[in-house]
Amino acid sequence: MDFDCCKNKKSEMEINEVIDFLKIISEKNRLKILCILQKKEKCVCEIWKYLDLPQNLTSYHLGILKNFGLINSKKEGTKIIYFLNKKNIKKLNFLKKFLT
Amino acid sequence: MDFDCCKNKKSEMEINEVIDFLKIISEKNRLKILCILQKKEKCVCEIWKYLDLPQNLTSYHLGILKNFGLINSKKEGTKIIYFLNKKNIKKLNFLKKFLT
DNA sequence: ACATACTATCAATGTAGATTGATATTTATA
DNA sequence: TATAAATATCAATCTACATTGATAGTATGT
Repeated sequence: MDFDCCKNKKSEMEINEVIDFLKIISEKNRLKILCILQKKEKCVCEIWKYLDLPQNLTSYHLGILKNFGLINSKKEGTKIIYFLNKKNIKKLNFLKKFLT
Repeated sequence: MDFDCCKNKKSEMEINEVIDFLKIISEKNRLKILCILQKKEKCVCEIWKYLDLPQNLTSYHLGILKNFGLINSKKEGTKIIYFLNKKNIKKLNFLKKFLT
C-alpha cells in the first residue's frame, strides 16, 4: 500500500495510548464524574449522591480515573476529596491528530 | 448542590451523544480504519488485508462506522469503496465542551 | 454456464469490564 | 468505648459487544 498508517511501532503505540484514554472516558458515569469535577472538587459522597450511584461503584470509577491520572485526591478528615488533574486532561488534544 | 451538570434533560442528551460517539471510536480496529481512510478512500479488501483482519470482522466494523455516519460507501464493480464523512467527523469538536 | 473475487449477514462463542453485595478500615462524634 | 459516617476492596454476577465460522448474494471474467 502507498502509505504507512497504524503500522510502524510508533504509530501503534500512539494508537494504543489514544485507545486507553478513549476507553476510560467513554463510560457514562466516568464522563459525568469528569464533568462534575470541572466545576469544583468534591468528595466521594457528594459525587455518588449527586449522580445517584452506589457508593462502591462510584469509588470504582474514581479509582480508574485516578489510576489513569485524570484526577487526584486528598484526604480531609473522613472524606476523600477528588479533583481534576488538569494537566492530563489536556491529553484530549492528542485526539485531534487522528480525527481532523 | 450548587450547580446543574449531567442532570437536566438537555445535558443528559448531550452526554449520551458524546458517549455514543466515544464508544464507536474507542475500538482499536475502528480507530485504525478511520485513520486509514483519512489518507484515501479504500475498498473493504484493501482495508482488511492492510490491517490483517478477517474479512467479515472488517465488514462488521465498517457497518458500525457507516451506521453512525462517520463513513460512507459507494459501489464500484464488485467492490465497495468506503470513505470518510468529513462533516460528521467534526463531531469531535463536541468533546471540547466536556474536557477542557 | 461456471468459477472466482468481493462483500454482507447470521448464529454461536468468548471476553472485558460494569455492576452488585458484603465487608473491612479509618476517622469523627456522643 | 460504642456508634455512625465515609471510603475502599473483594468475589460473584451480569451484560454489551468483539470475534469467529459458515454461508449467501452479487458482479466479473473465461
